Amino acid sequence: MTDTRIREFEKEEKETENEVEEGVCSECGGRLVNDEERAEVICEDCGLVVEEDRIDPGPEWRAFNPQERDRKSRVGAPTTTMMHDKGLSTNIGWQDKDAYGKSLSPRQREKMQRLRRWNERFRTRNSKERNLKQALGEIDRMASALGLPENVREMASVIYRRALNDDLLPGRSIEGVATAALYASARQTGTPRSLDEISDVSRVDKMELTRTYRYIVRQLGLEVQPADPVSYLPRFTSELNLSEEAERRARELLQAAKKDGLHSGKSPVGLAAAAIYAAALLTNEKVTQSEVSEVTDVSEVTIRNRYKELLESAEAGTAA
DNA sequence: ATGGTTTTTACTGCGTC
DNA sequence: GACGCGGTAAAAACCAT
Repeated sequence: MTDTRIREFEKEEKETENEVEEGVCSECGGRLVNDEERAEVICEDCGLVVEEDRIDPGPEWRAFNPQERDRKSRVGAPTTTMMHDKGLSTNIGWQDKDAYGKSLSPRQREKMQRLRRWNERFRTRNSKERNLKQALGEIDRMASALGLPENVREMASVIYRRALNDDLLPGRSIEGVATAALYASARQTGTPRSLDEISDVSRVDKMELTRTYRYIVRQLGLEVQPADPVSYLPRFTSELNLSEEAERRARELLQAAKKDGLHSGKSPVGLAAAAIYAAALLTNEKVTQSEVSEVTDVSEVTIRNRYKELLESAEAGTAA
């Protein structure tokens, strides 16, 4: 490249930058110009220095073609949050060439092959570990918020691990799967929480939760029976300050109703809510339908409908 | 996607305090 | 008149097909 060409290049650059920096002087109204050499912005008319010691964010070297740019640059690609390691992990090229582009000897080739394999192993291993760590933290957080005991969390993490190992994660959020795992494990361990309760403490909404829940249950072949309404009783009765007696009566009502096949197709929470209301009536403890509805998240109408059925089947049971 | 079932929403009337 | 309760119709949600 000739000297004249370089000078032209420099001139062009300076001119374009000059165009950018324009304005009006606050003192005299004169035109502001960019003095590149002194790194100052000054007023053309009165000489006021508007800005000094400007920092040039660009590289201090110059390159006249891509190859030169590559050679002089001391930084790599920008980091990205799209990859778990922000794109900073080691990558081994697939071409069996050395740094000068020469082919490798068979022995070297074999070595690189091994390195590639192990590098890949560690990398994916790490990504799964991080994923798991985050998910387990999430599960822990939700479990404490819901007052779920240790064994439920363990079960949830087992389910999550299985989902992770079966490659069920792609396309689904970590939070979603973690929440679904917790929901499933809560049901399986007999300490169920309703979908509403779970989604209240989760970062994902109910739609996504039910979707991923169904998905992982199917894919993992989990056998989750419908929740037993009885398992809701202790929590709700204590929340409503009802007696042990009332809880016992509620349990009896539910058992009687179960024999009559009243449970099938009905929501377990609804049954539990109705049983609690009916039991409170029987033990002369005052709870309103709206109170029960409040703590159970079941509508009053449903409570009414269910508790009528419960009492009917209870009477039929005692009469016979 | 569809249809059947269950639950919820919204509204009304009744009796009681 | 507010409150608790019961009922109804229509809408919405859910589920299996």
